[in-house]
Amino acid sequence: MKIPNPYAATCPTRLVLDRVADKWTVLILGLLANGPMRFNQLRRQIEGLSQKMLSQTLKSLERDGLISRKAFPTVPVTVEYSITPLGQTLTSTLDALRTWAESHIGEVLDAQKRYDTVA
Amino acid sequence: MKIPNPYAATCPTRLVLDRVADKWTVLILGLLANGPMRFNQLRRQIEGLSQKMLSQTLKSLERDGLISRKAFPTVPVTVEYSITPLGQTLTSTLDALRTWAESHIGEVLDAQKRYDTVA
DNA sequence: CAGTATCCTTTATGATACTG
DNA sequence: CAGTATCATAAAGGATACTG
Repeated sequence: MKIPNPYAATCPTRLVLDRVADKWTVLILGLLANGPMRFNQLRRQIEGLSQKMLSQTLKSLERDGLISRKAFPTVPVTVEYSITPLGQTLTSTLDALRTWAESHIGEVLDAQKRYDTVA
Repeated sequence: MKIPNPYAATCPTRLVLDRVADKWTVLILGLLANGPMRFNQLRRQIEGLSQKMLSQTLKSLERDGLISRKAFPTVPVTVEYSITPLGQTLTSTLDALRTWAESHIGEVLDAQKRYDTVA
């Protein structure tokens, strides 16, 4: 049982980290944590998210086993995305990240302002 | 006091999220959490990290107030990077993320294999 | 509705060479 | 040692049009 070292390029942990460290992953997972949603519902919720990026991100999330896709044979077709148990385990961590961002954004912005005015 | 909505494109929280969700940020911050390090020390520790990316990432981390830079007037110059108190507050959250990746990498890899063989 | 396919632009990153 | 500057390339992303 060897512990993966994320500082090695080939480490699979780093691959996961890279996937999670994705612009849309955190936001999509955050929405699905509250309940299933359909494709265009998600699209409307997340500003600036293009159809292409949504489609792409959903596909990798599904591939990683973090969300699941269910299509209903209505006309036109309805597709519902929901979070998996594995995905659930991630959301609490991501929530913490979101929370950090929300509560420290002010300090970061201040630091940036200081940095920019000195330079 | 309004709560920022990260689902809005203009939300500064999303900017922070994007910055944190950076390939190298998590790894660099993780190393500096254990103590100060010099430029090339960091470079050697993180496989696949180019000089350019390191330099660039360190600069934004410093700008965001998450790390601080101190130069010693030796010949040749020595530069030490260390984590700030603000940066400290982030690392526990990022540790959780790293931990998640390490403990769930197996499940993710399995999910990927299943997905790929069906398709 | 929920996508896919294509083209095209922008951004990110790598390689290399150079400097205080 | 700790960078910066420049060039070249690859990858990411957007816009648009089309389909079951």
